Amino acid sequence: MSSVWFRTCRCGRPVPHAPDITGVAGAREDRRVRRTRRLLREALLELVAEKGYDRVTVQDVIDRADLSRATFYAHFRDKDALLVSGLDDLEEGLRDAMAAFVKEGQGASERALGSVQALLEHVAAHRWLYRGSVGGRAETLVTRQLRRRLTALARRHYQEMVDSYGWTPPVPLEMTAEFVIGAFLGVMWWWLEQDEPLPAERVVELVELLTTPTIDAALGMHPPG
Amino acid sequence: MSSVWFRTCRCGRPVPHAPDITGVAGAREDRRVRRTRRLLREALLELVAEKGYDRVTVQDVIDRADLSRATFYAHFRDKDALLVSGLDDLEEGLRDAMAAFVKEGQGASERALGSVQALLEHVAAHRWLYRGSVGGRAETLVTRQLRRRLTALARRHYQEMVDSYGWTPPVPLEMTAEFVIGAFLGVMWWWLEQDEPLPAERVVELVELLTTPTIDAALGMHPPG
DNA sequence: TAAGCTACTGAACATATTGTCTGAACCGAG
DNA sequence: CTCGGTTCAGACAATATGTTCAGTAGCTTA
Repeated sequence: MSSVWFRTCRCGRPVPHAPDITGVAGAREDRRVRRTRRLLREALLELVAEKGYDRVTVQDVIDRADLSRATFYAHFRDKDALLVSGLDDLEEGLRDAMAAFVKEGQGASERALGSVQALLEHVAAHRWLYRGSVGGRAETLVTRQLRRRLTALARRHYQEMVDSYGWTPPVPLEMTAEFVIGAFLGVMWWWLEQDEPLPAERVVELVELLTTPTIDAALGMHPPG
Repeated sequence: MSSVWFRTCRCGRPVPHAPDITGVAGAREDRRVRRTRRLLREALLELVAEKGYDRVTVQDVIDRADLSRATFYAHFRDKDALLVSGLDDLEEGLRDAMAAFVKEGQGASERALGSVQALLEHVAAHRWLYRGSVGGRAETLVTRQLRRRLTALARRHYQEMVDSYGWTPPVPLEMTAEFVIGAFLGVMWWWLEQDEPLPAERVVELVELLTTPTIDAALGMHPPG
């Protein structure tokens, strides 16, 4: 458990959870570090898609990446940390995709639906990766990560709407967010497990149909009494 | 991996997933078997509540239960199997609790809400146990178990309603079920993580508020056009 | 281009945990 | 009481993890 991490190695954010310093001007990481991390992330993601997260060992990862065991542990505390770092990566791509959708629709609800569509298409694009997470430890990790981000997003969105229209929500916004995001994630995992899944656009439509009345009610759109 | 399970031991349902034979009249299990299983389940559940599922080892369980290692493996393939068996146990209690609610309210929606309340109170009663599952492998296991049962329940319920009123649901009932149950589970886990959680009855009210409009829309209650 | 860091290597190590096996002791059902 | 199934104790190989170190390779900057 206790250990002397990075005795000689002074690479940036030794533990993936550490504050992100990649933005600091000029302080770009050593080329070797970038290479190593990239190789490890790619190896893990490939292996997850192939055999499922729980069956992948650290040894598998370093074999695939063709790196030394010590190197792995110089960068990541364990397999989970590597996965989370990989998810952060995916998330960047996701954020861009969402941004692309957002700039088209200006209204708040169009923005939200655009996000849903972007997310579903992102998931569809990485179908095998996500399927490799189903039912194992990775499912929890992925779900937690997504849930955290999405509920924050949703709650902020609801807050904006309530504020700008002066509604009185009969349900705590936090709970509404958990409800809606939980529902979405439920549909998402279900969708992933289907052998012949509905097309993403269709799912988006249906999710809209299911979500809208709930949100109207939860935000107090129709004033009580 | 491959092994000769239960070389001598012929105890009933050696692997928890095997068909349930406890109902067979007169074929009651050996007293020792019942005792052993009870001890193991109790030990695991205690330990999960204490330190969280992921930190519990098989060794911990057999120490706590004061049984031999070989005995453990004579009954359960691994820790996961033991947990699932424990969940089955809990579920029995849950089913009874639900039944008690059901016999009071006769309408379909009251029945559903009664189930929600029973479930939440059940979860509240085993708060520490469930909290010990948060974020780890057990969360996946528990969620899957609950999801499977609840979606089946919900879908059957929706089917009944649609059939008896002759509605035309614009959303596949399966998806509606996944949506609603996902939402419920989301709220449930959120509720479990709260330090000062809302009272169960309040959550039930709010869940009703959130769920009803969605279901109305999803089942096509107000005929289109 | 050379010097001085810093990261990677490769191999070994202690540790932890799992799942399996044995024969003998034990106990409960019939 | 007896027989057959269950439990015991302890040991075992197999697997995986996380750590350490001295030596080598490669980046960066002066």
